[in-house]
Amino acid sequence: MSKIKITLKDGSVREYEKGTTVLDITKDISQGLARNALAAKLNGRKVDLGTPVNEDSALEILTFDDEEGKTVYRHSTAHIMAQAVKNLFPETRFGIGPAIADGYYYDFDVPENFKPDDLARIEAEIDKILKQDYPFERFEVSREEALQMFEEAGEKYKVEIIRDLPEDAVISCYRQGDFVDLCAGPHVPTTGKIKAVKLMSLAGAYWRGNEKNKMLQRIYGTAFPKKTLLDEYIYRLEEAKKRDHRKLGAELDLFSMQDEGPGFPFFHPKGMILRNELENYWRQEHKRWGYQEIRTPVILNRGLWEQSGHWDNYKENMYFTQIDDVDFAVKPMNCPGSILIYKSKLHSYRDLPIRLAELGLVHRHELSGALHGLMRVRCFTQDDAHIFMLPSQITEEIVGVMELIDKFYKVFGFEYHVELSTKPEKAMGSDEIWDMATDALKKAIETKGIDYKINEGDGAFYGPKIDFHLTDCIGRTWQCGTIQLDFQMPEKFDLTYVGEDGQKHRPVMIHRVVFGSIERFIGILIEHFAGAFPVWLAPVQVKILTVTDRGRNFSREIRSTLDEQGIRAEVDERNEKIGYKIREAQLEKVPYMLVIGDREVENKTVAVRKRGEGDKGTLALPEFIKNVKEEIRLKK
RNA sequence: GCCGAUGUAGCUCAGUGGUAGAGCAACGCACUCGUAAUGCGUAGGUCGUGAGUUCAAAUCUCAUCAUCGGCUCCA
Repeated sequence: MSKIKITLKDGSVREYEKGTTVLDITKDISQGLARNALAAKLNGRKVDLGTPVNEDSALEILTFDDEEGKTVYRHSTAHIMAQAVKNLFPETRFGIGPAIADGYYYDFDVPENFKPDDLARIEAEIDKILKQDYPFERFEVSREEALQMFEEAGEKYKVEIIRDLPEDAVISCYRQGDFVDLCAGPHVPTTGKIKAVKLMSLAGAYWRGNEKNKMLQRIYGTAFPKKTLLDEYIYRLEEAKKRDHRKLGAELDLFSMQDEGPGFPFFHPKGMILRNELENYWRQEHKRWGYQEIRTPVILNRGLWEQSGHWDNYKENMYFTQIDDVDFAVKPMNCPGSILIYKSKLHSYRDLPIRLAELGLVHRHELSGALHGLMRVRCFTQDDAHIFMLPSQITEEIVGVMELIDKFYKVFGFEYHVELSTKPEKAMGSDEIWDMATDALKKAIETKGIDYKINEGDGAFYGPKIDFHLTDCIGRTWQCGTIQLDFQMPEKFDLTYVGEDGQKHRPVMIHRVVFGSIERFIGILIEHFAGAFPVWLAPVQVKILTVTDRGRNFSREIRSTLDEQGIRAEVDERNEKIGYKIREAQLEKVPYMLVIGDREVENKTVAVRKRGEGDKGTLALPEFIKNVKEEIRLKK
């Protein structure tokens, strides 16, 4: 018998007889590993555990700790769910069933839509299949065999997938029990490997994600190798739900949505404080970075939007009105307004770059089903700016914007990554100009030495863009900042500057936002901080709590002193026990509480209690004020 | 816009054909209290809206609006 050499992930080399399977090898290496092994990579290719090893190989065992192992595990569970659905609803036709971030889904074409109760039935059927411990068996078929097999079964979606496979594709199927599915694999060895399964939700989803296609029924689920891991996951979901900005927004009285204005948020007094703090900081920083603030009208005539190209590209998402029989549109973007200001006078090359910043309220008619709290609205404020510059200033300006964005995100403790989006199908301008603009963005990112991902075809219709995706404290990412380079608008609006040579030249434009949408950014901040904002943003920074009504006058004095010092404070002088007032202030997530009893009144001091840290001892008022002011200063 | 679900008091929810309920919050009274809920009492809803079925509708049917979970979209 000839031996073959296997290089393991840790670099060690072992010898096995030809034909030994991956599963045997994992058993040989370690019993623990064999139990946890879900999939393997052989010479870099993912394979089933049953795959025999027939050549000198590099073998990597994947467990549930690997993303790839998880994918195999969840994808196998998707097959099992499909089998369960087939058992219960034999008329079902099958779409696709991939693993996703925290689980998997499978799309089904069923004669009658699932009802929520069906999920429990399907779960019970899945449990039966797990107990049967069917092996996952792989077999390869020719294209003709595959087509014949799935056509006979009436699996029109599978047939469509097979037809779309490349000519030379190896077509494989997996069978567990009497259920067969088209699949590239790999899978776990047997259905019994899957331990803790939960079906999460039911939704409609278009076949192949195209709204022109039939809407299938999608079931989302997840699976873990242990019940405790599943429980932890469900706990994490519940924790995330607790920070939902819609729930906290109502509880903290920051904003509301009303039936009378779907997608148009109402900001309450406390929400406005938060918002104004953000805007004040924004103004302060933009002034420092050489921006000039402007404001342009919300309604502008149709001709302007035809000229900008928005009419052609986005009129179905715009709001319109008529004034004196003339068509007007509510602005979906701020750039045309900014451009009109640029055009209002002649510019010398010496004036450039000109950075015009605008907190611009825009309206976009989003589909009703897409609305989501502050995250997806129909009117929002972009912290927009347009930079008009010489072609030679492009890289420097983009780098400047990147530095500004970096500074902003760090203030809130956000990590971020950047992505570069290139020319979309629906684009204006020549390939040559697009290449030039895309190269300019690449050059700027590379100047900053940042890693980036490229999204082909994801750019704006007028130019390529850099997007900034920030990561919040529970690991979710949000696209916020964007820098878009634009050679088209200057052309369409005939923008010019007078050069050194006395001739008119074409400037280049940058569109950029830092927060993106103020409303959405507030939503992200609410979830990021779980409503417990840093002192500088907290709507109420200090709550003064009286122990008895003998503390009332001193508390009011403290409040007015804090007010004079620019610190936002409220007095709770109700006839309630101190414990009750503390509990309420804590639930309101106020950063500081000052407890005022007889001792404090007598000594003219304050007993400080800090959110999350408890009792911080007794201080003289001026000292407390100094500390709070320092904390506010440092956070910015 | 599409698929599914939901809509009852300020909030969280119970109420499956016979004149609407609880807890918390609010308000009143008592208690003047030292670091996460003092006690007692009072008030509060044309059950999202509009039609229909029925002797009778929160409850059944239809339409409509809004919200929630997805899909699609996000200049």
